[in-house]
Amino acid sequence: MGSTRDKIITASNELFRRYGYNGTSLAQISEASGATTGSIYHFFPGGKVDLGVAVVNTTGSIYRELFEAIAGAAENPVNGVYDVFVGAAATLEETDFIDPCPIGTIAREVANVSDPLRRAAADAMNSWIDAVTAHLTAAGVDDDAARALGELSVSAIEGGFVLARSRRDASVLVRSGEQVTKLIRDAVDAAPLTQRSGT
Amino acid sequence: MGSTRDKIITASNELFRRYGYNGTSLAQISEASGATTGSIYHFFPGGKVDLGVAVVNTTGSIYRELFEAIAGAAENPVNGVYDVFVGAAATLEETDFIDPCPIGTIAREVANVSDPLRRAAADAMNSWIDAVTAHLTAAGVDDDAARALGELSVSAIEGGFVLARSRRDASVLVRSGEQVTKLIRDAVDAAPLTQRSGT
DNA sequence: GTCTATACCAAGATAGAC
DNA sequence: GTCTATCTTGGTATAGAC
Repeated sequence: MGSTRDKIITASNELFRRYGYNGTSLAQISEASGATTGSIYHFFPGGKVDLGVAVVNTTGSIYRELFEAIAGAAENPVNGVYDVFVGAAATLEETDFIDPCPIGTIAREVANVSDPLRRAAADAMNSWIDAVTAHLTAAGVDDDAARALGELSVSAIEGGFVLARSRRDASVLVRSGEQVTKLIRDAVDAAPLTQRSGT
Repeated sequence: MGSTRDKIITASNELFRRYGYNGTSLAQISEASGATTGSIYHFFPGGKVDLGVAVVNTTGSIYRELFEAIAGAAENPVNGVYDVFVGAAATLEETDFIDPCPIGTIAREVANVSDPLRRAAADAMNSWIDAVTAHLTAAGVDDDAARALGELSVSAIEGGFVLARSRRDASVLVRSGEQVTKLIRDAVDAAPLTQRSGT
């Protein structure tokens, strides 16, 4: 848990969210994590790209689990995704509008430069979409419709981060969450009654 | 038009889209534009940040005009935004998935570092949202609803770029465009008949 | 308004002792 | 597994002739 490797990943995650991938130096990571550059290369022989992939993989899993926890705690299937939008907005304001997600930033910076990083980002976001899809199909929505809503949800959140941070106003995430929720409600309402597990 | 200043902005725009803001060096810009670093600092005394702001402002205007052209040419008010999603998907595939928009990337990289760049990005995206809002209010949608749909449209496009480039598959933009269009159709259908200008 | 040359510093990465 | 020291390259920015 508190291993050196974990400390390096955690520090990198925070720095990437603040300064981006290319905007963060290994010297900063070394200082913030308390590990020397020698240690960093010990755990990540491929250097910064290896480290970036580890950050993306770790964050991808954590956010998928976070979605499942929030959606599972929602009062009904329709509100699960909405609660995520609201939670993201709150996080942004509490953290002085630091990027909640290093993955989207890294993906945009290096999608045309590093294949390992691009693929790791795609895998992470696909795992979120899978989770939303599963959440909605459990409420009776058919698979294609559920997946399209999952893709829109992830896109709207990632794009919402750009808008919210630029404006220094997170309320757009709440409004977009409301819009996406309208579509989700329609899809759940259209589902065969026999497969619905809630309202 | 073909002035040195314009060549510097154009070259920077393309490089930022490929490698990001921090991932692009002034030496690269110098080589791609044919202008020396001395020339670059002559036109942009504030250095890279000044140049970035100019790129964001220029691109912001061009894309706003492009939206108005596409939406104006649509067969009906409901399809204007959809056509933009489809056009963005086509552009991505034609350009080997280079980022269509330097603004979103720059915003995520430096929103917590450079206030001038952050504000320029916010202004650019707000101008797009204003344009979508005007497009929808002209079809009879009330202002708040139109603006929320404009925000969702821009968020879904910007977030869609992240997903599409990571996957190297642009089809998600078409699907998200369909979802957003459902909401737009509902809003236009709900508009008072006296204010509607089309179907 | 454009050029060459360069100052100055930070980047990623590595070597090798411990 | 961790450390210090350093190599090499590239970064932004500037100086000053033309």
